[in-house]
Amino acid sequence: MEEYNFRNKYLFMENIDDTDRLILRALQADGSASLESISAGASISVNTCWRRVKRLEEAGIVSKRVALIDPEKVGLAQTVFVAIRTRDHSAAWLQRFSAAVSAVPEVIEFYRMAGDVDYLLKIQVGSVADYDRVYKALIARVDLADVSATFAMECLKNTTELPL
Amino acid sequence: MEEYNFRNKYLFMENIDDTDRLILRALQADGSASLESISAGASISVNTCWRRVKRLEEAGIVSKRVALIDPEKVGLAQTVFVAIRTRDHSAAWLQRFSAAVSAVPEVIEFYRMAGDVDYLLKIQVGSVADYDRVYKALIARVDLADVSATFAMECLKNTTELPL
DNA sequence: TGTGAAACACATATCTA
DNA sequence: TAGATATGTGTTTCACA
Repeated sequence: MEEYNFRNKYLFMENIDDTDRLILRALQADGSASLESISAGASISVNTCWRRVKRLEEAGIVSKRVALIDPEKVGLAQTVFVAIRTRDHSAAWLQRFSAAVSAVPEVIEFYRMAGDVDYLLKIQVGSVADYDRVYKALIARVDLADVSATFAMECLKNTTELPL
Repeated sequence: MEEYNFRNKYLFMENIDDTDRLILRALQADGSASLESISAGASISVNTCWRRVKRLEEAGIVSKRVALIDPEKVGLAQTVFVAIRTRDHSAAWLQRFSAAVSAVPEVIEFYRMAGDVDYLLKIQVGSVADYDRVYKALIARVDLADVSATFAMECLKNTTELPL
């Protein structure tokens, strides 16, 4: 099973050539770029480019197109990282925990971690007081053993572009 | 100065009404949505909707439009959080440090933190071995006091949608 | 792959309430 | 300030060679 997944992964990889990589880079940098400009950058015809973009979308390699909003401009400039330690819990509890945390819109990212910390959340709010409100909502939904928040003072880089 | 910025921020906020919020939510969820569908969702005419979207873009509230790529499908499924502690350093050193780290494409996010940890990086790579390569590149560029990496085992949520 | 035509969406002007 | 209408332009989509 494990091995099968790996094969699968590498099959996916084989299906992406250098031209696809150029297309993906262009789309990551600017989702509103026209097929004409993308095709010129990849040195292919508009039509071929369209077919490739469609394939990349249908394969889920391009998962979605979105507009990014400046957090500062809408008063949500405070990023908070929350490390959570849990006691041993049942699979059912973990399921409930995961669903409850994911449902909170202020939770932008949510990972199960290796090592000391069990879960890591990235939360986006307007202020420290605002975080406290989210924190209270979280602990009301699930009982947590150990929660520790660290606040970002300054965002030096934040991109959605993967290093292709 | 501090107060002036706050005023500025709230002026921005006042310029976003409930209709804008509906538009922003729609664009965050699907950047390829047509003006027609967005205008219908916000109960305004296509024309007015176009004017509002343009205003939101020109004001930088919509900062950019991008295509999101599935990290798994391109073999970049390993997320690593790197906590960095620095000794006291000069402003010039911090400047150099920030520029060097930001220039690494695998560094997706980069924050200056409050509290115990000075800086936090989110790195996106293909494997733990791949991370080691990035780590070596980092320490070759700048001398760091204390670097500790934690690896994500599973991504439970990862969205670019801000809670508007 | 490439060509080209039809369908669609966008951008803008003008006028009305 | 928002909506209706009209229209030129650009882009996407697809059938066919």
